[in-house]
Amino acid sequence: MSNEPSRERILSAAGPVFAEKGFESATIREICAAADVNVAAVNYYFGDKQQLYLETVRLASEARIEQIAPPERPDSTPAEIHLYDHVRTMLERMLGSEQVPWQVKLLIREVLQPTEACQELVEEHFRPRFEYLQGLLDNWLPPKVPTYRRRQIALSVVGQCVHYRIAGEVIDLLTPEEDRRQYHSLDQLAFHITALTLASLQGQPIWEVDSFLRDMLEDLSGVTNSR
Amino acid sequence: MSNEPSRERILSAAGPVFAEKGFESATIREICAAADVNVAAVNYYFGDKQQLYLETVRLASEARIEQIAPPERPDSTPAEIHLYDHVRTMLERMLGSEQVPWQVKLLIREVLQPTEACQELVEEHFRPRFEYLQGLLDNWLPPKVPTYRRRQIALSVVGQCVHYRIAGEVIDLLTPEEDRRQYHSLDQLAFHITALTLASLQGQPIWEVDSFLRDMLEDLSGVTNSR
DNA sequence: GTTGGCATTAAACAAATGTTTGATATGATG
DNA sequence: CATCATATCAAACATTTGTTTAATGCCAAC
Repeated sequence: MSNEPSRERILSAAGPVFAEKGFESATIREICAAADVNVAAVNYYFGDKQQLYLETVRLASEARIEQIAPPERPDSTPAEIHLYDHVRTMLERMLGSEQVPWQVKLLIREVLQPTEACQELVEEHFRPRFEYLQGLLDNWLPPKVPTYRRRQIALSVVGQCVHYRIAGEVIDLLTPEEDRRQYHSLDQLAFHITALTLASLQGQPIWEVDSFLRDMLEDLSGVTNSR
Repeated sequence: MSNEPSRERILSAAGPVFAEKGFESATIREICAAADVNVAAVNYYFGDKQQLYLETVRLASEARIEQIAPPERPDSTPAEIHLYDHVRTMLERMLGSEQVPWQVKLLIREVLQPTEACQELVEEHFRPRFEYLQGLLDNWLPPKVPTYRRRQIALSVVGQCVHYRIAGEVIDLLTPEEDRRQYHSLDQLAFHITALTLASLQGQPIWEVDSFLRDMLEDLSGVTNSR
């Protein structure tokens, strides 16, 4: 089929399978069939199943972060926009593309039931982004707010985003088909979460932040479209 | 060991095993060993592995909801307290008790990767509670706010709660040991989420809602303690 | 052309899986 | 006691699993 070398073909095939079935239920035979290599190839190139899995997880996070980068903005851009960008990027990484990309499914498995691969994941990818978000929120928080509280607010933002991925199928059951089509676009969800967060920080009820934030996003013309 | 009949012993043993390993990776032999019955017993009483699994999920949700009920309040209780109660109950169901109860692990699996059992779960348990929450939020929302927006706000509340269960282990890695012990109690988390939600609805920044909400909770004396 | 290292293969292996079978025990009923 | 349905058991069954083996193909180096 492909002219990639076998090792790479195995890695490419292993991702989706591990993501779909998990480490235990995924079978070497299925992976090898998908990669169009002999069953012995995994042990030949990676030693055993677990080594292949670890390698796969490492590639997954990097790949997804590279796939979707936040938009570039001039330094003068207001913090509200930066927050929106961050939320939207998070959402896009988790929800973007028609069906859930295997990288995301794999990462969710690691978050939910961490293996050896998880700690590396947190330090390399999650922590830096989380600290950036905390820094962003400081734009609105007066100095008297203690650190643990800042972290909790940041966790609230992340939690709202993650929820749409984690509970996606249940949310779909709770939301009328019509509304889902109309209001669950990436932009809409990012808009809502940003607005709710700003409302809780700025001292305006969320429905008043709406127009304020919408105007701000529209000023950016077509760079990133709001609603 | 126990004098329960075999069928019940199997159900009791199956819960934790399915919760820990998932449907595929859980083995009938392990379940039967834990239940102290012969390997053939599962097929004898339930037909096959899948029927046993479905039965187990059905029992799990009911059990957890019965285990933890929201406190009883007089009708005159202010809506803020009802919101706090609801959030705290949700959190307690997911986080309560030292290690995660198997019922919760099982439900999370169903939410993440729904099987046949999930739809029943949503209609019987999730939807009613979700609609109650939406009704609660209406206390602050002016009529002009459209329905889809109300739902999104409710989803934001749920999302923040779920996050602490789903990403619990990652959050622990992101939070200094010290802070975790001091500020991640059920009451603290419920307090934060309620405050943030109220802030976004009432037009006050979150750090000002804090004292307002704290006073309100303390007025209830010892019924439910705030911080 | 021969050698030697690497890649790939089909086949086999041992262990574990869900399920079935047929025998045995139990205990109430006549 | 004999009868019969139910409950339990050890053993076997057919698959599937991860892994190993030994043979074969390939191709550049000498």
